[in-house]
Amino acid sequence: MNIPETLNKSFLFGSFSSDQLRQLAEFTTVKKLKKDERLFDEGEKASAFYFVASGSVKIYRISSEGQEHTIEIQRDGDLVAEAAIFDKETYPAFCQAMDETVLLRIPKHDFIQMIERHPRIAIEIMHGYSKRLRWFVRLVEDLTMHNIKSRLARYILNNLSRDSERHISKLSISKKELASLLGTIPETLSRTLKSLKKDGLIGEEGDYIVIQNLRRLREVAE
Amino acid sequence: MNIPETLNKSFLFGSFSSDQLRQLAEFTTVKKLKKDERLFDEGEKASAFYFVASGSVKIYRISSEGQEHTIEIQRDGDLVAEAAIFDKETYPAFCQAMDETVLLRIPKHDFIQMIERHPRIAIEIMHGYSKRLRWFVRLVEDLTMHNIKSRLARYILNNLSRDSERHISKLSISKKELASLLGTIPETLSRTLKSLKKDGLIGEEGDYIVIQNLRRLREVAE
DNA sequence: CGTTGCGTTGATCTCTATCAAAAAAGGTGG
DNA sequence: CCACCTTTTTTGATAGAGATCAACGCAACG
Repeated sequence: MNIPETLNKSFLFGSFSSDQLRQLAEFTTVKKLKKDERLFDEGEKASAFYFVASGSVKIYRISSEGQEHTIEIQRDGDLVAEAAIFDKETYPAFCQAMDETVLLRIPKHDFIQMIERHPRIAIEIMHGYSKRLRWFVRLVEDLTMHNIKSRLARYILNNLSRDSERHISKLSISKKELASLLGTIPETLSRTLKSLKKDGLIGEEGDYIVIQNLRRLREVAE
Repeated sequence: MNIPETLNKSFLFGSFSSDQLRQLAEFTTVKKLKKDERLFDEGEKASAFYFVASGSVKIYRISSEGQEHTIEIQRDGDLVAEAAIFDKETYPAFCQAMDETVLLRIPKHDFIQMIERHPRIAIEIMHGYSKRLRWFVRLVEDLTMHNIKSRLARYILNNLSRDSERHISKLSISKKELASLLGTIPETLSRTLKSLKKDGLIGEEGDYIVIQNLRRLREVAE
């Protein structure tokens, strides 16, 4: 795989000139992970950040009681640990591949130098940060103001795609993961899905959620 | 008040050269707010961000049921809405002064131009973003993994200062605000404080929380 | 003084976690 | 393809945390 070409797929790097991409590729290395392999651990010194070329990784923390808690899932085109670039500190969470995953490793130091030469890049990165921050603000709001049913409804609605005449939402992660992502446990997720099905808002077909009553699902999501 | 001097107090701008501060001051204007006056509304077009010179503002959203929900409180030295700089969109929340507050208004457009000339600034800003992101990650973890008693304990511990021989924590906001900030309601906060007092971990003296058993309070906070 | 908003207390109810166990779904090696 | 084992998902019963509703004391303020 050609590194400049891969980078070009990203929202972030998509606006780079081919010259900039070539420069970036100079200090970028490819990192391949098998399913469940860890990219970094919480507390590890952060010397680089990553770009997901293919596959997906989950970012999670472990509570004092040993419970794993997913913070987010990053897929191809996303950046991982870019928040660690400018803080000289350590990774704030664990990162583990959810499938066979290919990443580009971008050393912090080289990247900062590049920014100094090409400030436009910084603006793109900051744009990404802004989005991320906004997303977290929403998440916090969600966690404090809404119950699980509405969080689940929101998740389903955010994932919507069209299949012939129907609205569907592919569950690309296990329900166990989804529960963790929604800030709950599998049992509760199972019951919540059941309740939405009972009320005729959704149906389940294998890995897909089929929307049966979009309007009412939106109402639940608020 | 001298603008460059004021800016210099900030963590963010503290690293700027006097030349840079002077430049920044050129397009910066002073904005004064009375208590409870709003700086901007959710959904309003975001054309500038702000630096809090004195006083404090709260960032909050309003739920569909009309309930106000505080996201964070920014004090002197903090930035407000810097996440809106690079997203061309709108402010994602309301912002209202909690006291008599003086802010510096920094137009987005001018600031971006300045970054292009002085990439170092960008790195400082990104540093701030990183910190903020980390903070939110912690907050999300807090909300999903800890109960209110431990959140409250954490809040008290983060506010700690020394008064002669005692550890104290000043409640600089109303309990109603604090409840909102901790993601709960005043009734529950009141009961939680009561429980901590009953167990001899803290005491209350006017606007101050007096720590009576630091070790056990830390245990509750985990 | 009456009014208004804040803080506290009590009773009750709802949601969600926990614990336990069965059912279903995936592997894996023969 | 099957028997076996592991992990995920579902279901049930129960307990606990926190929200809601209602009421009251209290201070600030016109």
